[in-house]
Amino acid sequence: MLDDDAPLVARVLPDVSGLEKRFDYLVPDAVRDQVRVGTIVRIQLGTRRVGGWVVGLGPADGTVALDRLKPIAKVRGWGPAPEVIELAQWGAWRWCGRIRSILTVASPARAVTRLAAPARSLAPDASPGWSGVVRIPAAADPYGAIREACGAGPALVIVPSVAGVQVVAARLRADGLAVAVMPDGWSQAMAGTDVVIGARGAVWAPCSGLRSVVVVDEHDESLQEERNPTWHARDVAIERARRSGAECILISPAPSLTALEWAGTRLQRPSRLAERNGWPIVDVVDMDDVEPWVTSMLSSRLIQQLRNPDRRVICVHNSPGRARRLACRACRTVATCEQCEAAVEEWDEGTLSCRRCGTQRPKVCGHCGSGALANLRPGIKRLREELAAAAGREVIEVSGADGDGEPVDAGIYVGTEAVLHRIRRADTVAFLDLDAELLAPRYRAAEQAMGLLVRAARLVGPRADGGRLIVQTRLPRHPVVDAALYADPGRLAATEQASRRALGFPPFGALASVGGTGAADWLAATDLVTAPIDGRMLARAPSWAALADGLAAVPRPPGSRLRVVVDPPRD
DNA sequence: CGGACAAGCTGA
DNA sequence: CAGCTTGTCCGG
Repeated sequence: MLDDDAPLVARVLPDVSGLEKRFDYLVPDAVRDQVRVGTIVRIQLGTRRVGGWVVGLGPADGTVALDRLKPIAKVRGWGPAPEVIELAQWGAWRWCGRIRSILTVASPARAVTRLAAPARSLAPDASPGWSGVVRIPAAADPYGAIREACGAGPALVIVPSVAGVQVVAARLRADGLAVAVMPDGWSQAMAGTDVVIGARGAVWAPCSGLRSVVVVDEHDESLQEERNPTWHARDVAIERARRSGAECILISPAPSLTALEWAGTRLQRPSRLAERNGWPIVDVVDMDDVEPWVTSMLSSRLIQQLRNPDRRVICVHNSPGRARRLACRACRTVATCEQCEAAVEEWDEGTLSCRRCGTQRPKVCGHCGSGALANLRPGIKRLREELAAAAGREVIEVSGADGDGEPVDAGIYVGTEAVLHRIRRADTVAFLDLDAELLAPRYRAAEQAMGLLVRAARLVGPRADGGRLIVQTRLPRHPVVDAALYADPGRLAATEQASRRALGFPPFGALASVGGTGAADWLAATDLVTAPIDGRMLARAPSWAALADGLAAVPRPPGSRLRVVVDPPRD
């Protein structure tokens, strides 16, 4: 028991970037009842006054002589609950990054000096809860599963998109539940409510009396923070639930291997019939049957959809920036630059240009002199023209770059996968070249491709409503294509699990990308397995814990600009 | 991180 | 040696 008269010392983490040290301050008697672990304070640090979080509280431990301690300058207000402070420290270790960025998302945007009144309408539910993965049909409404997961009492619900948060929050309210939407509802969430809901950052939100943590669309890539530390809301949710003795429910039409490995046998699946009915019709077009060496990306199956004026069609083209390639129709040689031998692209009518060295030359085959060159991979502009010609109606090009608003209403859209985020509703989604995704050099490529198919399935709706996906590929037997065709994501999980286990990729291993000068030397001092990969180093370990400990064991050389990304989203 | 302070460089 | 730049270290 702490002596009431003994001086109380707060360990404070300053909100100063690049400063990970903690400093001790005296808690003035006048504010003693306002200072808890998590409280946001202002302190005098050297010559300046800065903000900070109380991360520890107790009697003086003698690290610094009592008479050298300065008092806390000001109590700013409520901060993360003690268990979230602990969770943030775990997160900083797990993703090998700064705790400050995590504490910032975990804290209210504006100072909270007084908490809202608790608002609860759910009767306390003493029935035993359930943790695990809930697989739902791709085009089915996930709300039922979400509502059920919230039933046990105070629930923290994570939804990947902000738009999705609003929709789910409105429906929960309509069902009579008290809902705090993050980040604005921070004070209410801390005070007590039935449901705390928000996008990925809400996984660090307060939730008084937490009974369940629910992650909706657990497979969604936007659950991972893109800036360092690159924490993943699903992984944080699992750990948070474990630490608080709460249930954790992961809902997804295509659960990630990480989720499935965590859940083990705790997997709820829809019946085969329900799942099949909850997917659109999937047309797999083997492009090797269409065009043995390709000049067009338009299969007859696709053209049929494009020409139907009653159908709104979205055409998804692979990511931008990939080199266009031209080949001679006569000798089939791929056109390359005379100077540097890189593949060239068509600059304008009749001119070829090298993207690497800028050399331009007439549009003639360098091998046989023929002027007839074909686009192996047309640019989006050219593609739009081809689609419009085949469809006989207008085609709108949608890029991820130009604004967030809904593009003009049209019958046909074409764009990179960003188009799936920009258009809300369609009858058909066609993947012109799914292989660009399937063959991407990332260990998660298959899961990510599956994620695109799920998103597309949602846009077109189930087969009974006429929803249809067209998947153009040269890999018609690929497990991703197979899973979509049979409306059974379990088929992908099974093959993917075997290959990841064999290769030691997550969840059967851990990896980090380390960039910056001296990365190789620094990693050499660790006990991790490393390999160079385009200008960076890849570090691997048997588990996330081993990776985090391995990276933390060796101090970074002073002044080094090392960039450590644990579980890099791009690899 | 940003300020303090010390050591090093330049020009008269 | 004043005046300035550059580097290192510390903060409770």
